[in-house]
Amino acid sequence: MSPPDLLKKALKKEGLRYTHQRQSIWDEMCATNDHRDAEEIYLSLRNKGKNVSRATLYRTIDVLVKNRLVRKLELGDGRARYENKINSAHHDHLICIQCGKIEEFMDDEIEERQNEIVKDFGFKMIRHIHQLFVICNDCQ
Amino acid sequence: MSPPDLLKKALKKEGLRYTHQRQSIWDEMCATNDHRDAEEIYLSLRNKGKNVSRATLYRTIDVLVKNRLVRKLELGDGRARYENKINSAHHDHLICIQCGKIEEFMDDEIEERQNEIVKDFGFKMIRHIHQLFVICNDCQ
DNA sequence: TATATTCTGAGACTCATTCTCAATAATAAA
DNA sequence: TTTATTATTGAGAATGAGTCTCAGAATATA
Repeated sequence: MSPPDLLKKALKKEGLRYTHQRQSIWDEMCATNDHRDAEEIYLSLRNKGKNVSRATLYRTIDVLVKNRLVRKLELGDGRARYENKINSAHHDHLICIQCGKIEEFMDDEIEERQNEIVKDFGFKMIRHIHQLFVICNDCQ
Repeated sequence: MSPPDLLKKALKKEGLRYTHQRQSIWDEMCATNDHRDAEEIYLSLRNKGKNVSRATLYRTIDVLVKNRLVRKLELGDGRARYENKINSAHHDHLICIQCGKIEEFMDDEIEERQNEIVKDFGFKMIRHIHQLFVICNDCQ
């Protein structure tokens, strides 16, 4: 199950109310470690009898993303994917351009070099996107 | 000026005809090293009296991207940016989330690690996106 | 030149996401 | 706990970047 305190804390921080819909959405986000788009999450909620509107879903996901409970993935195909951040350490993604499969990777050396680069520019790092588009072993 | 041979070569390879509109678009792409969205390119063309439709602009940019004459940048804000690839070596981007300024970086170590990672998975690298979202020096 | 093929542009369309606003629910005040 | 206040929700309209359609225009081939 999802940790309700994390949600409540985030909502409090934002000055927002705790509602059934928001809890359902957070539960649903925590139910898998998949990288799903909004429609998949929406339909999965419906299948479980949790009828939340798309508007509320998008609004809530924004809050979760802002509070780093959920990560938003932009793959360039016009649909954002979302994954919960509480079950996993920081990572970036490999995406198969044939079958859409998404794998995760993490490399300390790259992370370190990134920070160096931003520091050298005199900038302040906020976040990064690092996506490797590949043909996976199943698709070659 | 833009190298017309590159355009003609790409069009030939694709079995497409060489037209005024396509030349105008390629000229416009080569006129700057900026990272512009389609609307900016469209308006710049109009200002120069080169009236090309949005449909043709998008269609032509697709061909240029496919043939690696132009690079498409997805920053996650719903508008793709385009830059010509002939005036510059491979690089990735730093994007200021305040003012939108885009800087370029290139790091051999990161490039190498990336390739390692893909190889370790047994995948084949097609392309990558590496974007560092920052607050730039002017915005802090 | 005649014929076939591709290209173009205007605007309709798509589709993920955002917005609107009246009805509803959660919180604060009494 | 009732009432008053304020935030939230949902249905569907709106948005907007990008794509599609198709008739007329341009280009290539016979």
